[in-house]
Amino acid sequence: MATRLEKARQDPDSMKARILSSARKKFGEYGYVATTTRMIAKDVGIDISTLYYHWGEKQDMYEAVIMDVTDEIRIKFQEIERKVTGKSVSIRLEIAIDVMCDYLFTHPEVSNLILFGYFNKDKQEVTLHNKMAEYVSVIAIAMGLAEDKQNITVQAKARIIAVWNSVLNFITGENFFRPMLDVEKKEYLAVVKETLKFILVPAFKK
Amino acid sequence: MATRLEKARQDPDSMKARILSSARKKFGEYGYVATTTRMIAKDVGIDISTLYYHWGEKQDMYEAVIMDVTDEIRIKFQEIERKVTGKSVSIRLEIAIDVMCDYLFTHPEVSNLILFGYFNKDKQEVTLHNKMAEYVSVIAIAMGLAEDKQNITVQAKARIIAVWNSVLNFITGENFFRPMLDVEKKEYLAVVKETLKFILVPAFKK
DNA sequence: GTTTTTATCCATCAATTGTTGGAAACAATT
DNA sequence: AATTGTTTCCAACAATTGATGGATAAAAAC
Repeated sequence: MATRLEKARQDPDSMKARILSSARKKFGEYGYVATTTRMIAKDVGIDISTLYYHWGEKQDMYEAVIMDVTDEIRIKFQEIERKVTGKSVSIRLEIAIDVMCDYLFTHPEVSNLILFGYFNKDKQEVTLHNKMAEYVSVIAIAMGLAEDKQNITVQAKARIIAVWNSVLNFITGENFFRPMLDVEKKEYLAVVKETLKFILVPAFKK
Repeated sequence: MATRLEKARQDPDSMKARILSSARKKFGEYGYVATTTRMIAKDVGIDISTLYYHWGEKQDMYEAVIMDVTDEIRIKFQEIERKVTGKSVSIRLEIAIDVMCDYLFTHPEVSNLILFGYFNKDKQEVTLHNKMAEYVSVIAIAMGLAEDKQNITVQAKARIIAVWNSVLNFITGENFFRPMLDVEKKEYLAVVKETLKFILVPAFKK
């Protein structure tokens, strides 16, 4: 049985999918509270009632967006896993940095949505939290910081989180940092990659 | 001539100062849009009109909060500068990490307010931006990554930003990461410090 | 071709938002 | 004591919010 989300993804031209796409864009730009259902409806080019007809509550739409992006991230992580097998830990990190930076740089709303999730105090971001916790473990193993899923130390997890976080702020904060560095968009990406490699690689080098 | 902010700080029991304090708490907890002027008034225990009598527009109050925290950060950075002179770059980093983690851990709203600033696309966060740009240069020199204020390379700035960012997400995202690591508040702080040192120190060690 | 289901819009709802006017209480000055 | 200025609250404002009921069109099923 296909879920509503799967159905929407099957046909990307369906109204449900178009709404989801606009919702992802707007939620990723302004966050949950600052995004109004009318903004999303306007972006799609439909009446607000039509939006509610397809998606019901705003919260449900947000949940679907989170599932959408966490799924995309999982695929990216799998891509990294595939590329790094057999390589040294330095090379692994460099590949991971390159892939994630390229992906997030072209999809900054993903970075934003994850960072927005850090602020929530209530347990509303439970989906995002569970998925990220899972991915942290997967990456810890893929990077050679742990042997099996059952025995991942607090240190190993914390280090993966630190690496992951380093990337996010540079993406979400582009409008904040790029004027400071006074570089163009393309050069900014290069500087970010170089900086992350400079910081992260020596720590994990044996 | 004393500015309104300075006046409010001179007498921390003044209504203006009490409102600023609550505003800082609430803005730091929910961000600008999600914080209502009524929430702040309620936190102070006054009518909403009284709040407007003292502060005028919501935006002005937010600006005052930002000036308040950026000023506090400047003092912390000066404290670090004082403590690290003459020390090796490794020791410098360890001191900086300890001081900033201790400070932000007890004032998480500071970390939140800065991170919230990263999201803004419009030039509304101009105060925060200017202050942070200045501090990045100051720290670059204090950490020995640059000689004088005029000649700070893009790389040096980017590295300071990376270090700075690493701290923030662990603070703001405590409710997100601590359940993942399954540690108590006190141990979390220790893990964060250790992780940051593990990641950051080797990169700058000659 | 008629009926039934699906999809879209218009109008509207109650609640909440930032903000203000004006009355009353309070304090300071004369 | 009377007057002036300062501070506080109550009530209300227009605008915006998430959400819905109902009319209407379009498509599907019969």
